[in-house]
Amino acid sequence: MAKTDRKKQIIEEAARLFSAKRFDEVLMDDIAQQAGVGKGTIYTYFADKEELYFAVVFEGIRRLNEQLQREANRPQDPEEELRRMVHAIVSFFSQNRFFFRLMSQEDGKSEGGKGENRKRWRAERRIQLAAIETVLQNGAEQGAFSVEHPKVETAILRDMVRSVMIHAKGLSAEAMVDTIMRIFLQGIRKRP
Amino acid sequence: MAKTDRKKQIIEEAARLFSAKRFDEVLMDDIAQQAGVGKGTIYTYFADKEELYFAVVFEGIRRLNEQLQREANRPQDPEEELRRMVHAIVSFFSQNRFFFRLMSQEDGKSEGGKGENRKRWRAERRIQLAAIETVLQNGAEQGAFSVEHPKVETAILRDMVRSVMIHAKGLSAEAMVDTIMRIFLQGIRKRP
DNA sequence: AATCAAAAACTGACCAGTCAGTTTTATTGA
DNA sequence: TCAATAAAACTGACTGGTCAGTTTTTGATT
Repeated sequence: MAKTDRKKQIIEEAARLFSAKRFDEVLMDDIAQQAGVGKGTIYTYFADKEELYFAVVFEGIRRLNEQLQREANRPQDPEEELRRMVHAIVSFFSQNRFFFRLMSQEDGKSEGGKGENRKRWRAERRIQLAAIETVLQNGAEQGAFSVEHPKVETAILRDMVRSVMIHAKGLSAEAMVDTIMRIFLQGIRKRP
Repeated sequence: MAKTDRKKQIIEEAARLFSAKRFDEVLMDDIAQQAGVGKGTIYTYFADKEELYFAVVFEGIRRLNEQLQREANRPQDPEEELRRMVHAIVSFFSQNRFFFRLMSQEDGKSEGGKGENRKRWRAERRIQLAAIETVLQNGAEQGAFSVEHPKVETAILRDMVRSVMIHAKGLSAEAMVDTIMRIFLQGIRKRP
């Protein structure tokens, strides 16, 4: 097995475990076993448990950003562009359920410790939001959207994906996107 | 200090710490010190660390439910009723920031361990959502709302509070409620 | 024979949980 | 009212288990 594959394998299994259990409930021995590598091998790729944990988080963010970048900046109808982004997020998370759970878990806590990793995490997350925000801003400039607090609306949209993925497990990705877009664009108020 | 006060004090400080750090980063010694009690005292109120942790979570849920119940079931204009509920959640969390962070953290993980507590936690959370869902359903029946997947819309609304509280720290409670209601009711699509 | 990694065995820091001893509060009775 | 005693609550130094991280051994591959 190639070196890169082995590292990837460790991250993948760590993601699966960290997303299902608390940090302290996940044992390095478990990760090694699940990944089919010796425990010592993990330490050739990651300095310690914490570094592995954040490697997992950053890998999730990186993959999602990649997918978002691919959809962004294609000049087109604002609503359509927004829909594409939402679709990108939804389908990414459908295929990476473990990363999904992990990434939204860390959201709250900002304080704590040496926190170099947490700082970086926040920075990465900001980049992610910026991609969405740009679409909203453009839409507003073109007169398609009515945006009052861009950062807030952006966060709301991203978190709507989270809500829907948790509470509408049955729906198809398409149906999820439809639901999100409907509410975010028109709201639930009945119109004549 | 009365017995109840001391227990409450422990829960309060534990909430503060658990909301800022990972479970394993919070030491029972820290909690004891912050709460101004001996470590042993904690164990007269809680069997172990895990039980204390969930006591904190359940206390948060309990307080919020209480506040929600107070606002619900007052027959009135659906939009107004909804606004009241949102206001209840927002103002509760403004005053209980620690519980707020904690309660949304646990959302993802469903698997893991003996999990009696996690089961109960999910049940409590369902009750909470039901209170909001009822308002949406009533509104739909009265022809005020257009609700397609009640449980999903409900979760979205509740989680919007979370988003706004995290990303719009500057706004007043009233402004937060306005923002949430505006988006949830009308969406961001510009109308002529 | 030299490299690399799995497996296994080991080490020790750390911290949850305990409990013997202390302090506070409640109860009794003179 | 004030001891005297019992009961309850509190404390924090101590302990034992756990598990991250290390080292050693075994086995495979080139």
